[in-house]
This record gives sequence, structure tokens and C-alpha cells, in this order.
Amino acid sequence: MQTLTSRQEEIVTTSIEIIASEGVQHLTIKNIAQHIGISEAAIYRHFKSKMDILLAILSNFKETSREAIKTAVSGNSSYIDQMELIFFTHLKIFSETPSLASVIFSEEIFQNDERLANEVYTLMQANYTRIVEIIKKGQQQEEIRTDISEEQIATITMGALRLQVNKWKLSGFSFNLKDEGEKLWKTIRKLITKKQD
Amino acid sequence: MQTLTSRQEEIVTTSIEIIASEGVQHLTIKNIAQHIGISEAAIYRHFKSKMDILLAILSNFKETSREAIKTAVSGNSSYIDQMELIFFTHLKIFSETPSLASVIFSEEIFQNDERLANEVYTLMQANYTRIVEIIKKGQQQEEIRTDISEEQIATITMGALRLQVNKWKLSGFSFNLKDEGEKLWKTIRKLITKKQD
Amino acid sequence: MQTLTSRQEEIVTTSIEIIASEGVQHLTIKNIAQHIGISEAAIYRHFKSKMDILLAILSNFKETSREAIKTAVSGNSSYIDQMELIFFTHLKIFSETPSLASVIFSEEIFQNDERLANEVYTLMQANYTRIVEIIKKGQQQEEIRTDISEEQIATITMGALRLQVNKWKLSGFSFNLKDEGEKLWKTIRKLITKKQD
Amino acid sequence: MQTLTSRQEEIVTTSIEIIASEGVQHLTIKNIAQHIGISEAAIYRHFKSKMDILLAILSNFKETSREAIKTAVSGNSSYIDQMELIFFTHLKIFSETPSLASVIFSEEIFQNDERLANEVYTLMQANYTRIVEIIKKGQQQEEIRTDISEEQIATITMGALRLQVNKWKLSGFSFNLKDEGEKLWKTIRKLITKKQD
DNA sequence: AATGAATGAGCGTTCATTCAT
DNA sequence: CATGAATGAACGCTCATTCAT
Repeated sequence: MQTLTSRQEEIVTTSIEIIASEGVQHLTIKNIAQHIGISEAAIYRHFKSKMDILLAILSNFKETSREAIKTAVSGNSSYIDQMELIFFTHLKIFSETPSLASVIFSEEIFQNDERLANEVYTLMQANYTRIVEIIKKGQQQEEIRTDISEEQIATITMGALRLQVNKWKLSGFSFNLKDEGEKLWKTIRKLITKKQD
Repeated sequence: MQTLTSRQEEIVTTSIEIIASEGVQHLTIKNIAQHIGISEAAIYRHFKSKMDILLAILSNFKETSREAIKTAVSGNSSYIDQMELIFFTHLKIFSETPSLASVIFSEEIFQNDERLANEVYTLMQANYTRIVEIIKKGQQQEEIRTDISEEQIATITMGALRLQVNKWKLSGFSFNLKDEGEKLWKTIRKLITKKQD
Repeated sequence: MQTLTSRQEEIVTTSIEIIASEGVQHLTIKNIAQHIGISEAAIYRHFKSKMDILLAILSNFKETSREAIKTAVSGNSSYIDQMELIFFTHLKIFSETPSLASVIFSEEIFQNDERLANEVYTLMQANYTRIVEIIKKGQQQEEIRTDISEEQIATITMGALRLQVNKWKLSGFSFNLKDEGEKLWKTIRKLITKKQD
Repeated sequence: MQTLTSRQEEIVTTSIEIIASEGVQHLTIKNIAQHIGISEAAIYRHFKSKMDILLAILSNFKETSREAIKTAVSGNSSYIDQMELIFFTHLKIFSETPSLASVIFSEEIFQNDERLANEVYTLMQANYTRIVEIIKKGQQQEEIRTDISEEQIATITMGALRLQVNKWKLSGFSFNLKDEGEKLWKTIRKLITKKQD
């Protein structure tokens, strides 16, 4: 949404890193300030409150994710290929910025505050809806099997992606997420593709 | 594991309820004490520290889950039916005790502390391993398709279950988890069953 | 109203002394704690918030003042003597506890918060109303002159008392409040007494 | 004293308004800057410190008040009429600029700092002394009764004025200060005038 | 088995002020 | 003349934990 100043961006990035490496409960103003090397008070020049920092983190991911989906949609004629690109792009995002994975799949972080919780919920809903739409179109084009509802296909696909990322995270990033994720996608693709007979 | 006194059980149950209804960050000794109606100091008669309470919560779920899987395994000859029962039992557990869902699928809660994180990780691993084993046997018996690795089947199945439960939670429990979950299972069953030809 | 524990009383007393000697802006939790010799956190065992301490200070004076007026009223047959006793009692209270004077005549202290401001306002109103009533009865008994409204007599009397106390305070308590105050009262008494002719 | 630039005047005026409408504790550099629409740092171009702003507020009132008394003295032959004009002028000042009333009768605001407290004290003393002098002369001219000391007459008169203004302020300016004040003065005038017999 | 009192450490936030631009 | 960025100090408050009773 609103463009961030470079200092704001630094605060957001640092915050994401802290959440990823130390957990949410270590995301304190003091900790952020120390990581950046400025005073605590200085943080408040750039964000009105801690919540505004969390909101900015969310907003940041929202943008990234929206972009990923948009790119996928615009550049591919086949709907199943659009899904594939969305799947791969998310694998890439998380591979490159593992901290983001920690934050995004941890909706619990944001559940304390109603404003934050709502923000997360609508973000997830929006993404989900867009994917369901792609699936629906894929079914109409007879690319994707029609004996399973679009919602279920979305749940299975995204659920597998999330769990895979989570396992990767919990294992201490001990395997190659992109490789394993792509293999997983191939399987899912096989499962949901309309049999040509 | 270790048997809990009735007071300890009360503390664990209350804690789970607090996490579910108010979020982790409201799980404070003061809050637990108030809910139960005893003093804060009294809590320390029953648990050495707050972490021990969290550990007990985990232990509690471990037991429940292990039981569910054991029952499933012992009572069914067909492996796909064992999977179904595990799936259904978890749906039932979460339907009846939504607070547990909030706690269990929020591994983030436990990420601060190494001891806790490890506990969660081994719990998940154990469950996962047991399910993978069932799938493997199902593949050997030619009940479950063999062109997909047992790990991927487990990832897809459990990922879908988790996401479905999460959606239910985030929607404010606005739909019937058991019904939707069972429909989802039917689809998954169809997807992973070996075609009889 | 509610009885205070001895610690609570200590906190209230200490707070009044701090306000009197250092000014309101030095009435901090840290300062109170240091004066008493306990930790800041300990204060919160006894009062839920700083505001509750201020409310208790107010409540404390309310009681003292109410008592003074009640005693005056009950023990005197003549209304002008009732007024005298109220006047003298307040002189005595402030002479003995100068800190109270600082607090009570500084309604501004309490103006930040609506709850506090209202509390002060009703306290003053109640006192004022009681004094006006006494004057009215004194007029009916032909003790007090009737060519001046009871409100104006109250304003003149209490205004003089307040200003005298304030001058004493601002002068650094350099004169004897009781002596000067009693002389002032004699004058006021002369001014408001009904001429016997 | 020293002439203020237009920006300085703006800062002083704004500060008085803030004190009046939001209370002293909201008189922050940030708040002043926001009200005017400039940066906080800009304030320091015009005043060396916050205390200097408070000092300027005081100086501002000193001037206004001194002027009022001077005008009263110079334009009236009768001493009781001089007192009347002083009384009326102050009623007018407060009626027109209620914020000033909040500030001036709140000596407590200035009690933190020795420099400020002293400034207030001398300001009040100066005014008081001037009024006492007028009364003394009135007594010598047999306009004002001589059986009461000039100090007491001053205390009674100014005390009544202050309390009336305070009541008006605390009531939320719910009555007409000028009307009530003039009625009050008539009564005081009656009380202190030398009986012609 | 339970409680009241206390504490050290920490947190989010505000404030007056400074300085380079 | 003005601003954006920064800071040290302080503040009200909460938390997990301890200890004497």
C-alpha cells in the first residue's frame, strides 16, 4: 500500500528476521532497535506503535503474494500451469526468505489483536479465493478434474504446500525445500489433472 | 506419561481453554489462577514453572493422539480404513474440544523454548511416522496406490486435514467440521486408493 | 469508603507528602516505592493503578472533611458557631497536615482524568452545599444577615479561607496559619452577623 | 517585558489554549507543534526551552494584569471605584479568555520549578501589594471601613473573586461570569464601604 | 495445600531536547 | 526558518517466580 521509507523497510525486515530466528515473543522494540543499532525511541519516529510494525509486515507479504499470483496468472495460458507457477513461486519465496515462512504460517502471532487477526484472515481469504477461481476455470477448460470440488482441490493443494514448508522449518531447513516441493507438486498435478481418455 | 493430580489436570484444562479463547499471550499465571479461583502462588504448588504447564499440555495431547491411532490400528483389518479412522478421530477430537485445535496446530507457541520445540517436533514426528507406516503397509497390500511415495501421501492427507481444521478455526467455527472433514476424506480416499482394474 | 490496609494507607500518605513537597509531577510509582522502600511492582499488589491511588487520596480527604463538618454541626446550637467550627477545623487540618492543603486546593492535579475531575467536583459541591444550608438556617434564625444571599456568603467565606491557606503555602508556611486564619474569621464573622438593633 | 515575535506569540497563545482545554499535562512540545502546524524542532527556534514558554505565558498575564490595574488607578478618583474597576476588568479578561483563568489560578502548574514558582509568587505579590495600597488609601480617605485591616479586605475581596471564577470554570462555564461576578462585587462593596453616619 | 507480599527484569511508550541538513 | 532523525531518561505497568506464614 503506502510506500515505506528505507528506515521503515529496515525495521520491517529486521522484525521479520527476529520473528523467524528468535520467535515472536522476542520481537520487542528494544530488540529491533538493538539489531538496527538505533535507540528505542527512534523506532517511534518511523512507526506509531508496535502494532503498526506488525501491520506493515503483513502488508509487505500481502504485496509479495499478490504479485506472485498476478504474475502467474498473466503469463500462462494453461490454468494448471498457473497453479504450478503459484506453487513454485511460493516455494521460491520461502526458500529465499525462510523468515517469511515463519511469520506467514504463524497466524497465531497475529491472533492477539482483533485488527491484526482480521488483516491476516482477509489476506488468506483473498489468496484462497483467487486460487479457487483459477481451479474453477481450469475445470471449465477440462484441464482439471471435475469430480472433485474446486474448494477441496484448493484445500488439498495448499494444505500440502503449507505442511511441506512447515516440516522444512521444523527440521531446521535440513532438506532442499524447492526440490522436495517440486516433487510434491508433480504428484498433486498428477492427482488433479483431468484424465485424457 | 506421569499421572496428573486433579488440581494439575484442572490447571492444564484451564490453560488450554485460555489459549483457545484468549490466545497464548493471555496464558499468564495470574490469568490461570483467576480462572480457577486460587492464588498465583498456589499454581507453583502443582507445577514447578510455567513451562512445565505447557509441557503437560503437550503430554496431554500426545496421549490423546496416540490413543486415537492405536485404537484405529487395532480395530481395522484394512489399512485404508485405519487411515480413515485416524482422520475421523482427529476430526472428532477437534470438534469436541476446539481449544485443542488452537493449541496443537500452533507449534509457534512452543517455539521459544528449545525443550518445548523439541517436544512438539518429536510428537509430530511420531504421529507422522506411524501414519507413514500404515500407508506403506497399505501399499504393500495393494490397497493404496504405489505410484506416489508414502511420504507424499502422508503430507497430502495430513496437510489437507490441518488446513481444513485451520480454516474452521479462523472462520470462527462457522461450519460443521465433522461434515466437511468427512467429505474431504472421501475425496482423499478416492485419490489415494489403488485403482482396481 | 472501603477500609484501607496499612500498606495502602502508607501509600496514600506517602503520595500526599510527595505531592506536597515535590509537586504532582513527581508523584511517580517509582518515587512512591522509593519513599516507602519497596519495589515498584509491589505497589501494584495494593493498588490496581496509579489512578486508584489518586482516587484513594481524594476519598481520604472526603472522609476527613465530611467528618469535620458533621462534628461541627452536631455539637453546636448556634449556626454561626457551626460555621466557625468548620472554619477552624479546616485551619487545624491544614496546619497539622500542610501536605493536604497542597493536594486539596490543587484541583488542577485531578483535571487530567475525567473520573478524577468528577470526583473532585462532587466532593467540593457536597461540602459547599452543606455550608450553604447552614448559612440558610442561620439566616432563618436571624443569626446571619439576610440582605446577602447564602451563596454569596459562602463564596466570600470559603474564598477567603482558601486564599489565606494558599498565601500561607506560597509563603513557604512562613506565618502561623491558625492565628491569621482565626483573625480572618473574626472579621468575616463580624461582616456576616446580623446586626442586633 | 521583552517583545515577542509573532511566532512566539502564536506559541504562547496556543500553549494557553492547550492548558485550558486539555490540561497542563497535555502541554507538550509535540502538541504545541501539532496545533500550530510546524515541527517540534521549530519550536526551539523561538524558545530555548519549554520552561521559557511557561515563563512567557506568565509574563503575558503579568502585563495584562498590570495594565488593568494601571488603567483602573489612573482613570478613577474614588478608591472604591478603582477596586471596582480592577474587579470588573478581571471578570472581563476571564470571560473573554477563559483559558487564562485556567492557567493563572493554577499556580500548581508552576510549582515544579523554582524559577517558575518564584515568578508566580512575585506576580501575585505585586498585584496584591498594589491592591492593598489602594485599599489603604481608600481607608485614609474614609471611603473604606477602617475597622478591618487592609490585608483582610484584600484577602476577602480577591478570595471571593478567585473562588467565583473557579466555580465558573469547574461548572464548565455554565453561568454568566460577568453577571454573577458583578453581583458579588456589589455585595463586597456594601460590606467594605465605610458607613456614612 | 494455600496465600499475601514482594521482587527483578522487562515492555511499550512519551518527553524534552539536540543536531545535521 | 524549518525539518527529519535521533536520543537518554523516565513512566506506568505486567510477568514469572520466591518466600514466610
